[in-house]
Amino acid sequence: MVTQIISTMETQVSNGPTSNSSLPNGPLISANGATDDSKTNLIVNYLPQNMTQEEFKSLFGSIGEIESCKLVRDKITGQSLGYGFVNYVDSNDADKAINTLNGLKLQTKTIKVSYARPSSASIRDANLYVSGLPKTMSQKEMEQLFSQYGRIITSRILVDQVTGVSRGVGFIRFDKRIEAEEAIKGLNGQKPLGASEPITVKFANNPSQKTGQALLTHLYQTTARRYTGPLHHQTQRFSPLSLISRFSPITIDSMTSLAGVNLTGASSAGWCIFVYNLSPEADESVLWQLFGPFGAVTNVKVIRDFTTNKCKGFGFVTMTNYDEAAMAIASLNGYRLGDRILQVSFKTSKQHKA
DNA sequence: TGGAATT
Repeated sequence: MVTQIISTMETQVSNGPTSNSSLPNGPLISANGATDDSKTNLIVNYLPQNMTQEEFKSLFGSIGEIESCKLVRDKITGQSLGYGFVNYVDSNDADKAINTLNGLKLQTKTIKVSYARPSSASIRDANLYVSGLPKTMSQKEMEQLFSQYGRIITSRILVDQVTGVSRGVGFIRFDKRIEAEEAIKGLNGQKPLGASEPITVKFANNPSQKTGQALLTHLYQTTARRYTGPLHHQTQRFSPLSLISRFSPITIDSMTSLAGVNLTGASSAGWCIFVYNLSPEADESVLWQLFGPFGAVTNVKVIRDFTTNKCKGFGFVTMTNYDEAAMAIASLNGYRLGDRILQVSFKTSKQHKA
């Protein structure tokens, strides 16, 4: 299956300083003694997943003297979250960094360099993921829809790189988390004016979170199997958390690059299995329990109703190896789960509503 | 009896 290449457009409201001096500036001290970082502190977004703190510092240090910088990482896995902060000593260097490094292409990413808003708890977790948008809806129209709930900092609609047509998926970052919460309450499950389908509005995942999770899932599967052997009477599985403590981020990185693992491919490759006649209470764990004993499972998904959040009676499981998937299907098709007889088969390319 | 999309 071909991985779709995505291109995006993004706009951002002005949130930085409004003037720049042509003279070097030292740190600005306000009346209460606090430093004002608004003209020196930058946020850098869309960094490549594998960029290290050292590379990050090296890149931005080439512009001028750095007061401090930080590549933001997942607290547990240590994986880069794909963004960071750079605070320059001189505001002119911050300005120069925006002018020379914003839009720089690094691997598959186009980095974004802009002034950071002042750090504050109220602006955290204010980013929304929106799906089910009409393909005809423009970024501006999406902003108009959301702007009733607060000040929009950034917005984006993902489009197919080849055709340029909207994928019906986008992001809205509000200035304040409470604004984002209100937008979810007001718009999730609602049909935009003239639309035939409701949209989904939820908090967005962290950048690059998915690849990190896919990697951990992959490690979890392969390592658990290495220790337990294939197919037989597996009574205890390793917890992903126990693996995290045994693999440092550096080890994960080096294993990944040594193995030439393509993170995107690893999460999507495999044999997809359709599971029908699950109960409304079914969750992901039941699929793990059913299929895990047969071999490497890379992904499970329970399909839920939009409003009730109950299972719609079916789900999908992705397994890495054909033999194990075939064995799981042969064993679980017709299997009685509670008072239901499961129907399990390879997913076919049956078409449904797009 | 057939989903999804994460800059």
